[in-house]
Amino acid sequence: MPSLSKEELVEGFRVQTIQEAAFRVISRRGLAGATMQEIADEAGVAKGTIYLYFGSRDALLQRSADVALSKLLETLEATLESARPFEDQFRALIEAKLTFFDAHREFFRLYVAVTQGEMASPSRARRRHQEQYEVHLGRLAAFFGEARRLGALSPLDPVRLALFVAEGMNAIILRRLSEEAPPSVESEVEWIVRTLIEGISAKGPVR
Amino acid sequence: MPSLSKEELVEGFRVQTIQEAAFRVISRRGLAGATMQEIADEAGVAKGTIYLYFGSRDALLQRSADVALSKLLETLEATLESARPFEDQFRALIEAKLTFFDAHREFFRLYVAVTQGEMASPSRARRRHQEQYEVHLGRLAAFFGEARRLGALSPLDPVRLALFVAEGMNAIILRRLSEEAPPSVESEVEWIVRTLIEGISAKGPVR
Amino acid sequence: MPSLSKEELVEGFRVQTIQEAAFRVISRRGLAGATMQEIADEAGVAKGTIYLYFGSRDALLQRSADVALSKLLETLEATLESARPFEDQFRALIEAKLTFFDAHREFFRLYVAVTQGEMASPSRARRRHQEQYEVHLGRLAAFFGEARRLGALSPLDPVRLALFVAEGMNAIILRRLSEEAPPSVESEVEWIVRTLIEGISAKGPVR
Amino acid sequence: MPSLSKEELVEGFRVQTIQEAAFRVISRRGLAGATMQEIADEAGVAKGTIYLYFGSRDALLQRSADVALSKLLETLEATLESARPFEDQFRALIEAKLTFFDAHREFFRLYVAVTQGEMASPSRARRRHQEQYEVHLGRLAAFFGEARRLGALSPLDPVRLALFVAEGMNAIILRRLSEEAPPSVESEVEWIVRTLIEGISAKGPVR
DNA sequence: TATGAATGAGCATTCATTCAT
DNA sequence: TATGAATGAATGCTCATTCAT
Repeated sequence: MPSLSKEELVEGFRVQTIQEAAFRVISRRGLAGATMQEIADEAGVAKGTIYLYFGSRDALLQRSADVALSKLLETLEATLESARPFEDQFRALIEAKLTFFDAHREFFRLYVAVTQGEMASPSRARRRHQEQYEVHLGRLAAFFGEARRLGALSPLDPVRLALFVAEGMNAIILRRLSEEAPPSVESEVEWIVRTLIEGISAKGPVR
Repeated sequence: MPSLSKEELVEGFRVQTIQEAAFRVISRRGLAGATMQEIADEAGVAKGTIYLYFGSRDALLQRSADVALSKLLETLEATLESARPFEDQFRALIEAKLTFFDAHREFFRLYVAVTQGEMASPSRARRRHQEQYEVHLGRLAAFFGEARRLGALSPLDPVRLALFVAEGMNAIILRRLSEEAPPSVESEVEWIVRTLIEGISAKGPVR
Repeated sequence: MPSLSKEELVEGFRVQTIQEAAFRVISRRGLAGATMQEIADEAGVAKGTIYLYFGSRDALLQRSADVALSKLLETLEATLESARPFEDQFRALIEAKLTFFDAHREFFRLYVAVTQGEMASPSRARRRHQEQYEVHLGRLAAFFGEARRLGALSPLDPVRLALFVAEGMNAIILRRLSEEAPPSVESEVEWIVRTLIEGISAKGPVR
Repeated sequence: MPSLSKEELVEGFRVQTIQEAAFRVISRRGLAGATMQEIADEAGVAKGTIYLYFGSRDALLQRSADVALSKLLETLEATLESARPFEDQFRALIEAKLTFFDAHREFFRLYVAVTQGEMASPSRARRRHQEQYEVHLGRLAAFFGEARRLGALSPLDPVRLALFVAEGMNAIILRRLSEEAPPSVESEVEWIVRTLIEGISAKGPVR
């Protein structure tokens, strides 16, 4: 007894195909430069077909943003499931995000657009994202909050710290995406973790 | 004995008026959403008037970006002039940037657009900005590099650190701009500096 | 077994409809005065539709000029095919051109625009026309050249003679187009041929 | 006792300066391509100044056309004053027109625009030109008519002949203007006169 | 009288959206 | 359901015309 009819499966497939096309086009042209025609071409469907599955260009972009955020969130969530010491957990998070965008560079511009509040949208859907992004940030913040409660972290505002870390990493990711041969994820993760945990001040050899 | 004729003064005034209007509109609508009509309305001039002072929409946006970046750079530069211990210098930089955008929120979206490589433009002017932004980053990186040479900083890639810090701060600034009553600049500066210098790990109660 | 699909037929039809509209508007307003809006209105389509079939205003005008010239050329070519004595051939040419523009007055201004080098266009397509017009003139010149070789024509520069005759006729055609009841083509042809063959000087009463 | 006040002299001078500039610009850019700015620059006055002497762009172009036509007419008129045998008179006319445009190529495009009815103009001024051009043609037609009355010319419609000859010559003039080293006026005149007088058919060596 | 900065109507072109097939 | 031709509102830009100085 299938929970989805054949029509629903086809619909789901189309929706996904179009969204993936949207990711690639946005990644190539930017949010403003992504036209319905190019997305349709990329998806191998007609322009009109997109409107069968998405009410408008804005809706398509919004829902694409949803998906991109969800995927990232899902990945991060997975790394948070296993209980580990703070530093391991932290390292795992940093690594997960870097790895995610190394593998899905097509999500990056869209993701940044959301974090920067670029999404046009008349209030409603926009708020949806901010919320979703807040969830994303919230996870990180909650993680920091928890760590603080456990005494592993100095007494900082977890939300602000999460913002700082998340965006700081975006800069690194953006740079990596434009580099011919970026450093390995491992080494990148390492300095970020070390820097954030111990700070940038020189540590004496002894101490 | 004035070095500028009356005409030059008026011209300068118009140029400035239009650019300021452009800052506000870009701040409101984003780079892509800023139309010449809205900029003209905001400046209180006719659409055609803008073309007396700027060759094209692109030229206006480019030069506006130049100005915004220059002003920021100028401010940061000023804080780097006086020789101070590393931490003081660093604190001064962080504070300068936060203060700058608290006072000039209209520059922020344009600034971010440049850092994100959103500026369209056919190569030449675009490179100009990337360069100008690199200069900006470079300053920060050079500052870190110098500190490292003097033994005040752990052995990190100064450019990546600069990227991380610059963008991390942008996230904080963006958040501040949307907050009704953001924390004082001082307290904001304090946690950023503390975190970056000493790291986020809890320090023993004795200390 | 049709060599054209239905789509191709419809496309051809649209292209033709739009071009015909362009002919009429150019005929009415001149080359410079023909706006895309008026052409669209005349064709009974929306402005945007024209851009589905022609890349730009310039492309539309260029291709319209091509068509107008080609049609004329085709007509003249046909009259040159059958081998006839010089005078008959000449008379046939003159008649063909007059008849052509009596039937297709909408081509005339466009045709003249090309002969006068009015077509704007950045080099490439322009040259195409000049060439096409030169072909047209060339035909006439070759015809005169051949006649001269056969001894039917006095020793004149055939190209200059062709220019003179072609443009002289344009003046007559333009006049005819503005006359309520122009003389019959036959009588018009007759005096032109007589004048050019025998000259304007009075011939003795006997002869 | 001057018949013109100083003001009137200055006014006349300005009017002339501007018109001459208009000739050059039209000659360079064509009728449609001639902007008020370029005319003003060419005349060395401000754009607004033109409006002190001409009510509108159209008025300037109209009056410039008037002048160009008048100058040509004047020249042709002068050659008609002395009583000479038909052929001499005819030769003199042809020569005068060729010489005129060799010396005043800046009038040519404007002149052609008038003959082709390109002048935009809402009926009134347009008619003015057609009239003036008709006067020009009329002179030639009257000349032919007179010749016919005197038996020097075969019985043709003088107006149509005038049209044919006038425009045929325009083609030659246009060609000359684009040639690096056009033939001498004398040789050009000679073949035109010979062709028109005697026709193009080959004459036996004896006659 | 002369200026030229300012204006805004008008134009070519793009692109999200619709709808007949 | 899918298509893509057609639409027309919206945009950047030009240029004739006006008017304060």
